[in-house]
Amino acid sequence: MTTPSPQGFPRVGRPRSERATNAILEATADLMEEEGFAATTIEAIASRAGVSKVTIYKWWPTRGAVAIDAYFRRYHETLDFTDTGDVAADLSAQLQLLITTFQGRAGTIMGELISQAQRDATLAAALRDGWLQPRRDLTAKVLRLAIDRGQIRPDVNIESIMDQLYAPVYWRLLMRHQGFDHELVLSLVDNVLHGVSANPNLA
Amino acid sequence: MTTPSPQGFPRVGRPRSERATNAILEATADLMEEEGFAATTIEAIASRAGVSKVTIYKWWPTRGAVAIDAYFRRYHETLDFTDTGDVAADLSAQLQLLITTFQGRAGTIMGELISQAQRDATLAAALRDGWLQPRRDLTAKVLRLAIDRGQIRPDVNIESIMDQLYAPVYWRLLMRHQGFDHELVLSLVDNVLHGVSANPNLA
DNA sequence: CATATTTCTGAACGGACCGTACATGATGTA
DNA sequence: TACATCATGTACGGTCCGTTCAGAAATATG
Repeated sequence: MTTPSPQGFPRVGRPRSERATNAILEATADLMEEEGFAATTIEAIASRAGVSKVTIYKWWPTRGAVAIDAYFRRYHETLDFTDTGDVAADLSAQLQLLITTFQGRAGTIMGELISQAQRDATLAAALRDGWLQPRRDLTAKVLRLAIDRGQIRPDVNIESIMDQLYAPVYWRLLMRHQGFDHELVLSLVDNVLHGVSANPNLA
Repeated sequence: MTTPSPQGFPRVGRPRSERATNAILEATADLMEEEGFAATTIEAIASRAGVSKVTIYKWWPTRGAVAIDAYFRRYHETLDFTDTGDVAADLSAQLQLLITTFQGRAGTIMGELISQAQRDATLAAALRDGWLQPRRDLTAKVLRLAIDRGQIRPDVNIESIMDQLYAPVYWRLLMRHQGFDHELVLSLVDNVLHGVSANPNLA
């Protein structure tokens, strides 16, 4: 084994083709948008990118790995953290941002990625670490600030709150039993903040 | 076209083999449990069931259709409706029942079925109509009874409440970012009933 | 300059599974 | 017995997989 260069790149030899990398990721994103993930096979990507299959296999272990790289490159606009001091408003804003993204093609593709993640552990890990966790971190920050301010009870389970805010969106994305819009956002935030009980003094 | 018999069964000719049907569904359920849904191919099912591929294709359009029939036949123990008058207890009981099922192999398989439903419209419809909807109907009944009794505010959005109770379970099943246990059930129900706000009189 | 090293390419492969077709035999009803 | 339908085995063309190979291209080093 030769000594690797600082970033792990080889010091000699033909360098990795930036043109090929870009072509692969763009072709993958295009294919997912236009034909769906099922049609986004390695062979289709290679053909559309004008690249050899072997080149793809050289840099990505599975097509799920290519797909998520392509997805992250194209859809990276859903992260925002603003602290207005109003918990409801801040949570709603974050939720609304996600929903808006998912109302476009990014939503369908996300569903297909989650689907594929059930069979591709690499993709599952990438989804968790590269998509879910960063967003949960932001939401957790909002919730903890609210706890510090005395707006939220300190004894609550933050993890379950986050799931109750976001899981319904993904769940509707996957099952399509109901649509999602701004109304839903308001319901979700309101329900979990104030509770649906008619008898508020039970806690 | 000949006149079909009352239930759509042919009046003449060799009848459908009950033995084959059973063998197919059992083999499918076994395969999903032991090898996972990905390995549960039509050819594998046919081989294990000692049945011709053609017979399977004759009665089911896709392997998703076979899979969900096999799933429903094997895992049908999660439906229960008891009205104790205590909303929290009734909701918790229903949730706990689902979670208990999903802690076994039925959970993994459900994840794979949801996954497959993203590509198989037949399966998606079967999941919605045959699994999700019956359970939502029961939960809706609990919630409406509670509204009638004045335990839950009548202005709430029932659909969003149900998603906030159940979606987190499926979401954790799919993403595995957190586990689920009885603690979670209590959190989910408590959050949505009483709210996490430290200031209960805002509604 | 030549050389070493790595990448990219095209072509080809064995394999799995798909969905279908065909011929044959089995099992029922009229 | 005649007829209709089902079940079976075999075989096929097709797609995509993941890999192998030989050769050409691109860069750093001596």
